[in-house]
Amino acid sequence: MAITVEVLAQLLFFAGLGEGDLLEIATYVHERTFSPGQMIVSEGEPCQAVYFVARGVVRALRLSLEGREQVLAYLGPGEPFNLVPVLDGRPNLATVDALTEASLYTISCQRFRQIMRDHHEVALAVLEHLAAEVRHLSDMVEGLALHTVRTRLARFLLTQAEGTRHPKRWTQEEIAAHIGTVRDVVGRTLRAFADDGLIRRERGRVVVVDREGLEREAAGG
Amino acid sequence: MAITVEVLAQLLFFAGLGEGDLLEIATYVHERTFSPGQMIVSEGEPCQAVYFVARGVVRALRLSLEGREQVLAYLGPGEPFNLVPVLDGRPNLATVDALTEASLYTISCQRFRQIMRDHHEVALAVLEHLAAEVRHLSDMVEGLALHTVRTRLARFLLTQAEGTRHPKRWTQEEIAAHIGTVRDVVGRTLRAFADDGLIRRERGRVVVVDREGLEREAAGG
DNA sequence: GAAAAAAAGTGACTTTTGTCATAGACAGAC
DNA sequence: GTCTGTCTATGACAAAAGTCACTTTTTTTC
Repeated sequence: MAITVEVLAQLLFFAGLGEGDLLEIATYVHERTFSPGQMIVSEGEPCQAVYFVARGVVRALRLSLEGREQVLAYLGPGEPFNLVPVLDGRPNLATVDALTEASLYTISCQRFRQIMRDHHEVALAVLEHLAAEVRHLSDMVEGLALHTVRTRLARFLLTQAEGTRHPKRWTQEEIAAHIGTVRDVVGRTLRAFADDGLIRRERGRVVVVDREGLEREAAGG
Repeated sequence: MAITVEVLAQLLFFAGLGEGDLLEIATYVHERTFSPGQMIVSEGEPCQAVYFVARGVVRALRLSLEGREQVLAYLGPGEPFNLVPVLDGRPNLATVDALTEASLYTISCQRFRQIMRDHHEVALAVLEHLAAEVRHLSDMVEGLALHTVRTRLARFLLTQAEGTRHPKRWTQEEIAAHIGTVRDVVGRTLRAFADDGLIRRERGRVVVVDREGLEREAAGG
C-alpha cells in the first residue's frame, strides 16, 4: 500500500525527478484498486484527482443517451488520465472504467496543480503527453468526419497488425466503440473485406492477407 | 515591423512575463502577413514554427482526398496555433489558412522549445491552452461518433446564438465544414428545423424561435 | 462436460447521409 | 442598372449506416 519512490519514478511524468522530490510526492499519492467493469471517473462530475494506471487496463469513453459508447483511449501501466479536468478545473471530460482488475495511483487536483507549479520537468512532461492526446483526437475527428466505416476499419486493422503490443483479441463490439459505429456494421464490413480477399477470418482472429489492398482502403480514396 | 514588448504581452502565453524576458523573446519573433485564402501551414509538412494571430482570422482544418474539409478551429487575435508539432517534433497536424487579411507572429520550433524550457510560466500557459484543445476535440469526437447531423446542427445553432462574439454570417458551406457534413445536408436540415418551427430563416440569418425545442434536438435523445 | 453467457453471423428493412443536377436569389463590381 | 460569382433551394436518387430479429458458434463458469 505504501507508494515507493521506485514505483513513482516509473510513471511517465516523474521519471526526471530526484529522490527528494519523489519522496515528497509519494506522500501525496494514494492507491486504489478497481475490478473489471467498475467505473473510475464519470463524465460531467466535478474533478477529483488525476490518475495513473499502475496495473491493469482501463478505458476512457463517452456515452450517448442511447447507450452507445465511443472509446477515446485504452490506457495501460504508467499512463495518466483525467488530466484535462485537473488543468482547467471544469467537469470530467470522459467516463473511465476498468477493463481488468486494475490498481491506480491518484493525486488530488490541488496537489497535482501544485506539483506542476513547483516542478518544471513535470509540467514539460505533461505538455508532451497532452500534445500526443491532441494529435490522437485530431486524427479521430478526421476519420469520423471525412471517412467511411470501411476506411476507418481498414485503418484500425492495419494499426492492430503493426501492433508491436500483444495482439489483444478484440470483439466486434469493442472495435465498433473504437471506430465510431455499431457491432453489426463491423461484422458486415469484415465480411466484405474477406469477400474482397483483403483479410482472412479464423476463429476470433483476423489475418491481413492483402496489405496493399487494405492500405488502399485505409487511404479512403 | 519591429515587435514591441507591449504587443508580445498581449499574446496569451507571454502575459505573465517581465519586461526583460519579453525583450529577449521579442528578438526571436518574426511577423508575416497573409492574404485571404492563402495557406499558412500545410498538414503533413515538417514543423517550422509556432504561430500567433496578431490580426485577422485563420482556420485550422483537415482535408480529405475528395476535397471535403473539416474545420478544427477558427483562430483570432492573440491565439496560437501549430503547437503540437512544435511539442512532439512530428509533422504538422492540420492545414491552416487565412480567412481574412492576417498578420501573424512566428517563433521557430527550436526557439519556442527553448522558451518553454526556460520559462515555467510559459509552459504552464501552454498547458492550459492544450487542455482546452483536448476538451474541444473530445466534444467534437463525441458529436461525430454518437450524434446525427440534426443534433450537431442544433448544437451549432445554439452556441452561435449564445455567441457573445460578433454574429458572424455563416454560409451553409462553412457550417458543414464545422459540423462534419456537406452543404446540401445543412440546407436540408435547416429547412426541417424551420418546418418544425424551431427556427425562422430570414435572408442569410437564422433566428432561433423555439429554444427549448432546439435544445431537445441538441440533447440528441 | 453441460448450462449459461457472450460473441458472431446474417438477412430484411429503415433512416440518414451524401451526390448530382438544375434553378433561383442575392451582393457587390463597375 | 447589369453582370458575375457566390450562395441557396430543392428534388430525385444512391450509398452508407443503423436497426431488428433471430440463429449459430464460441467461451466461460460451475
